[in-house]
Amino acid sequence: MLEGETGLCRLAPYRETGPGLTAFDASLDTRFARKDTPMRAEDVPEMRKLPLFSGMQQDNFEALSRCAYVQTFPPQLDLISEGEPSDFLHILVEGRVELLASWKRNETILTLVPPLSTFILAATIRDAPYLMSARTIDRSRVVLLPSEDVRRVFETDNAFARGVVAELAQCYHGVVRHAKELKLRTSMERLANYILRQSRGQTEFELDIEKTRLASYLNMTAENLSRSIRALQPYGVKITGANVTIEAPAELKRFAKPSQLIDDSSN
Amino acid sequence: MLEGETGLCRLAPYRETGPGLTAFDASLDTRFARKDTPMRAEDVPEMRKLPLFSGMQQDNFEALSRCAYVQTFPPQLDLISEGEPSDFLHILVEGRVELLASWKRNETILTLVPPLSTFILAATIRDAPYLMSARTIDRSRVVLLPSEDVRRVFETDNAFARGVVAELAQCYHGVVRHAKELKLRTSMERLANYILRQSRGQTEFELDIEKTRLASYLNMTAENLSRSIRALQPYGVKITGANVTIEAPAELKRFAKPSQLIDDSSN
DNA sequence: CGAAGATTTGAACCCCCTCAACTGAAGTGG
DNA sequence: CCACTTCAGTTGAGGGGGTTCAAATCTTCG
Repeated sequence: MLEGETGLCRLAPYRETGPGLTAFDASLDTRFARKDTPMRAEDVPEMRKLPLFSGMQQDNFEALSRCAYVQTFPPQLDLISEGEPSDFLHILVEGRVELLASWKRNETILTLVPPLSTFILAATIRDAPYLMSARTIDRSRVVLLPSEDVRRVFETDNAFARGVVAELAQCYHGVVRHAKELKLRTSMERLANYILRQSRGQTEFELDIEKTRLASYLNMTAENLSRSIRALQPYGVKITGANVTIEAPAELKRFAKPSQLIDDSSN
Repeated sequence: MLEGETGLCRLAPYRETGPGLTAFDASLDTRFARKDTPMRAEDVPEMRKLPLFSGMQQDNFEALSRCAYVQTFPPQLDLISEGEPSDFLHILVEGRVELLASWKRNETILTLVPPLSTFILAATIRDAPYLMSARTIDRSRVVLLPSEDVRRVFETDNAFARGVVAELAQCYHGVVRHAKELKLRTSMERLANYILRQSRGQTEFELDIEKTRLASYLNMTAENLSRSIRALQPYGVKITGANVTIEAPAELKRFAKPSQLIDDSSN
């Protein structure tokens, strides 16, 4: 598997920290080598829950699962690099994955993929190169559906085709929101709104992402994030380690001015 | 038509220049009032050419065109405001339209829509509020397809459903490229690459957009754009009015470092 | 424990924004 | 035809948000 992996240049991480491992490296390295296994029975019902698959015909879904591989990858492993042909539709079952883009030795996180979601569907369906790279953050279990099989089912199963529409529309929405935020807000405003979104109304919670990654996602340097966190203290935000406490939610909201059209993912 | 228009607050243009007209205003104003006309016969074959419709069944396409209205709008008119329910799928037949987003009295251009393309398809299909506002730049002829009809055909015509996938995937691709550019490039680099893209290999061409709008699209102020243009002179770029001359394409490319993964829309 | 990485803090600098004034082109109306 | 307005674009001065570089903790983990 992943035999299509070319030796494409490894992209420098955000503010360069040496090259990482590619999935290809891993398949050669006996520490990671796990023969690809056919999908495990316990993952199938999980997958079926995804809106992408929920509507499709049972026999098509079964045919698709039979083509699937599942593999557990170590942290910090490049699953795909932007520009490569899209060999597999990926489904993250467990762990965390980041989607990133790079240019001229710089790198930025465009999306953080939570467990049980698909990623890079667009490239698979269009049979086009990946738009973004993907890298594991944690040790992650990933289901791999060969793109050809996905496209074949897409052509025959009409409910699946409509599932793809729903999924793509959601991804589209997500990127538009990200672009809006980048163009209309300062970095402190982005941080404040990120905190509000993550809090989900709670006054205390844990960041589910390292600060360096958060900085990249919010398009600032780690230094600037650190300073922005301090700068939010007057608005009643206290962050120690991963622990976030919002002492004065009203104050924070008055500063952040969250907007349904940018911050509400359900819209 | 557009009777669903609420009196939603008019959003301030980029760096505030008084309120514009809404489509609702226009429909009340006798200067603009044109009874909505059923689609003109000459527009139908044009529309049929769009990849979105090209695959669908003839009878479904005809049914859809019978539901369509066409209207010519004056420049600077708000066709839709973000957050409103999506009543119509829009197709720009002639003229220019900008898609924008706003937050806290600021506004930014996210996409420039060229003639003969659809816009805000995602909201129509999802039956969700518009993600972006749309405003005419020039006097523009726009075909309006009631969202309900579009969704009905989407449910019944499988080829159309797949056309929607292709269209959405392309929109998605466009926003991802925009986000990449915003996060990875400086404003001068964005300008340089914009010029290269527009040039299409020619050494001389005309900007098809006002500088103020270009500035908003590239996420800079008009002042900064003006200075960035001067700053590109050493790289062999001369811009007088809308006329652009690239005297040293190689120099410009060496500076701009265009990337297939950001700048090549076909990918 | 020791090494490597993540986070913080400080200092200096630069890109880009803001504000203000000016220029030039395009109407408009007398 | 020409003042007058209006608006896009330009230029200058000053300031602020954010970056870069460097170094000091703090964590994590083998």
